[in-house]
Amino acid sequence: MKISEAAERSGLSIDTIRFYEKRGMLPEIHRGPDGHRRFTPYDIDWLTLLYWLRETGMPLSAIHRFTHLAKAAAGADGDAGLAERRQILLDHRDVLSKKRAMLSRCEDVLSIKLAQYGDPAEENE
Amino acid sequence: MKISEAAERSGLSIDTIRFYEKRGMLPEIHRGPDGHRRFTPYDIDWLTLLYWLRETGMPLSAIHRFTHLAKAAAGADGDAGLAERRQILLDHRDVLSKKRAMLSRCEDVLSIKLAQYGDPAEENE
DNA sequence: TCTTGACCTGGAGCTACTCCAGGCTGCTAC
DNA sequence: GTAGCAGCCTGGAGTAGCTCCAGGTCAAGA
Repeated sequence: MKISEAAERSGLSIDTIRFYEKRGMLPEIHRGPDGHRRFTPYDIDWLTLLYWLRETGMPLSAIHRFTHLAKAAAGADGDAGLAERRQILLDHRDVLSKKRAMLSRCEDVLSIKLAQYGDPAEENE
Repeated sequence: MKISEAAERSGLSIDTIRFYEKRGMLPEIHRGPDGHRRFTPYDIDWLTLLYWLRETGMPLSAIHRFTHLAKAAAGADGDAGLAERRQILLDHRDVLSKKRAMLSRCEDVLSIKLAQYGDPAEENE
């Protein structure tokens, strides 16, 4: 499929997909005879994962490392770097729970501020 | 107190505090006879709120608007813009719950990926 | 044939920091 | 008193991660 559909399905913007490709953060994206990118379901899967990782704050450097490992694994030795890839995802899961704690704390701070402002919604509590 | 302590207490970095001041996103910060910034507890309170708002993704433009309203209110009409400031915070609370949903969804995606990788931690489930 | 729309590229612009050079001040140590 | 050092100051450059834009190609439809 073409880039517009890939964008729609993955959640990334067209520009972002092109940007990630430039940075070598995608598997090799093949081109049609017209020179346009053609995305396979596998590519979409990859883009979708990147979407979630980025959306929740994984830095591009980590994503780059992750992609690099996956590309290497696609070669001869299928298991090379698998442990590291897994670790990257596990680490990110920890980041998520920290983020969750931040959100809760911020909600508390907002409630306090809103109460100071005499927020009607807070007065029922 | 001085900027290093303000940074420590608010969670913002020294550079970020200076940056926010340049952008007019802080109440007026007074200077000591040495020309160094002196922060009051009120200032710290403000910085801390900004820390949480930024940490959870409020854009500087919104924070700028918020500060602007607060500064205007510090003048004659204490209630001017209060409703709008409240609304900014309420809107941000909605953003937080959307972010929370994103985190959950990402956790799901990670679990699926980890299971695909044959993650030991997932195999108990 | 002409227009429209989707794609292409390289590069500029933007947000929100972060870091750095160069300089002043105030304190301790000799 | 003066040398060294820490902490502050400023303006400006550098960075991450997009986002937008100009200028160009190509295929399909009116």
